[in-house]
Amino acid sequence: MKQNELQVYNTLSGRKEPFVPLEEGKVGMYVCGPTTYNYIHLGNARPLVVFDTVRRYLEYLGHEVTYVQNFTDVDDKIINKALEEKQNPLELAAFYVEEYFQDAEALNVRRATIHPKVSQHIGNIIELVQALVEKGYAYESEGDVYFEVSKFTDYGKLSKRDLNDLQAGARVEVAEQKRHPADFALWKKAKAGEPSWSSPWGEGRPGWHIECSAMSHEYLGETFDIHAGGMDLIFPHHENEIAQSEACHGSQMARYWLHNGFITINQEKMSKSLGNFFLLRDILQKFPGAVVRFYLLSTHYRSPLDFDDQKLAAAQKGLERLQTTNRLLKEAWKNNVLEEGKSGTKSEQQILAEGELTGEWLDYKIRFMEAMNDDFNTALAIAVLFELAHAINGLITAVVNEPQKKQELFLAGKLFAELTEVLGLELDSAGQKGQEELKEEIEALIEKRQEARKSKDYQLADQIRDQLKEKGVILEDTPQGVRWYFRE
RNA sequence: GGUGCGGUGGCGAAGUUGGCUAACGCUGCGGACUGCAAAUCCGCCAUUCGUCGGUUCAAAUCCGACCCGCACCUCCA
Repeated sequence: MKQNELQVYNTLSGRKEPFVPLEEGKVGMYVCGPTTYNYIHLGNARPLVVFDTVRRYLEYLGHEVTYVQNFTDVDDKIINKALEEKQNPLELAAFYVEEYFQDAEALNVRRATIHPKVSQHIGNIIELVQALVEKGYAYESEGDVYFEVSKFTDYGKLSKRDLNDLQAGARVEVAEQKRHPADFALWKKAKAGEPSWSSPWGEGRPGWHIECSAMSHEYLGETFDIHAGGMDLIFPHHENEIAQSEACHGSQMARYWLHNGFITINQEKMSKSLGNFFLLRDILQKFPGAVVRFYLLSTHYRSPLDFDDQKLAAAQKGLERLQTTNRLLKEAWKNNVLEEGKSGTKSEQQILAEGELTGEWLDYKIRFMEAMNDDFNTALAIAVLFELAHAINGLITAVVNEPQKKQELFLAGKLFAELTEVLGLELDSAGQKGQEELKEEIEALIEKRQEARKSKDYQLADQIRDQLKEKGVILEDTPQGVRWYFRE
């Protein structure tokens, strides 16, 4: 569907809607972040990359985005793991927060505007719980505080469930102190050895859902634009957030709810019990982060995505195609040196940059945006990128004989860089940077090979080429001479 | 049982408020280029979109039935 304006699929309404921010030019966005009790797995990586891309595109459209992503650093899973490893739970969580940033960086995921942690917002949480108790939406029971679901008439509006179904389907042990099986904990009474804080209900710690209500309110206000996360969070987590926030403030919490689809392994959900659990760390041993990111974006974010090594390998090939165009583009400028401006005059580059995109080049940009406007259709956007790359490859060849096309190439190259940046695709090969010291040695070998070729000693020439290949150096013989680059 | 999602070529994946030749990538095949490669370029690879009916001048796209897969309803991105 062609769209001139951004349309977003909203879980709340179950359909695509035009995206109109609350305040023009500004977008407040909250994304549920990880519980930091381990390195992140592939399933965590998808929302990171997807919503980072959503943010980048919103910024590309000119919005100022306040992007909030929390860390759940107080939680049962953390406490259990800390007990096992005889560590302090808060320290353990802090460790994995740092590790998280390393993984995010590998995926070229930008830092959020704010990364709040539960442990630093206990005060906000207590205030919120207290307000809910005062308003009659929550009740205290033996040191625990529960949200009384039946008091909130909109309960189930996000997940499209009603309380009666929930009751029928409930398979969990019903806690004695709860008035209704679907009531959920806002505050939990402390157990020995757990991190706890004092509260009006005694020592304790927050329940799982309350943190997001408290922190989103703190940084984005009562009503904000986008709330996002994995599909599994729709119920109960996001449903409960809505109940807490809207019961307390009497206003809509988030206007657009976005949820990414799941990653499966061999068509099955990734889970520890099935033994098909992949840590991002382990995948990064085999593939660069850029490939993982590209792979995650090659499917629409709401579709399920099946993972295996062959599929990543195919994605790597595809990404390399874009990287080749990027490399060719840089080569082209090296061979067509842009003239520096004398003092007081413009450089050639500045003059070229003043041109405007026209014709087919403008079309690529429009088609890319139409794709992204259609609920962030990154798969289609990438297809446009491939077509653009293909057209640029042709133009690079043409410009050799037709220098007047230089400006066209310059602008097309700029567009290519701009659009790949919107998707956060990294096209400069990582190896290129850190291996300057090898340069002399490599060039000496290339020189030696060239001599061998001249004297038609192709055996030696091929041997040198293979030798370099083992070091990750790829040679290409072109009419303009030998071109070489690193490939991981 | 309730709720939701999906079934498109060898693989991945767009397109699904009906209408140009069913995108794009990977793989494969043929050709150009090359000493050979690599990269690039040119061309080919689904009469067909889970199945069966229906509506229509026209359907992958709408309607009905059926088959299959998955997820959520319990901690989970």
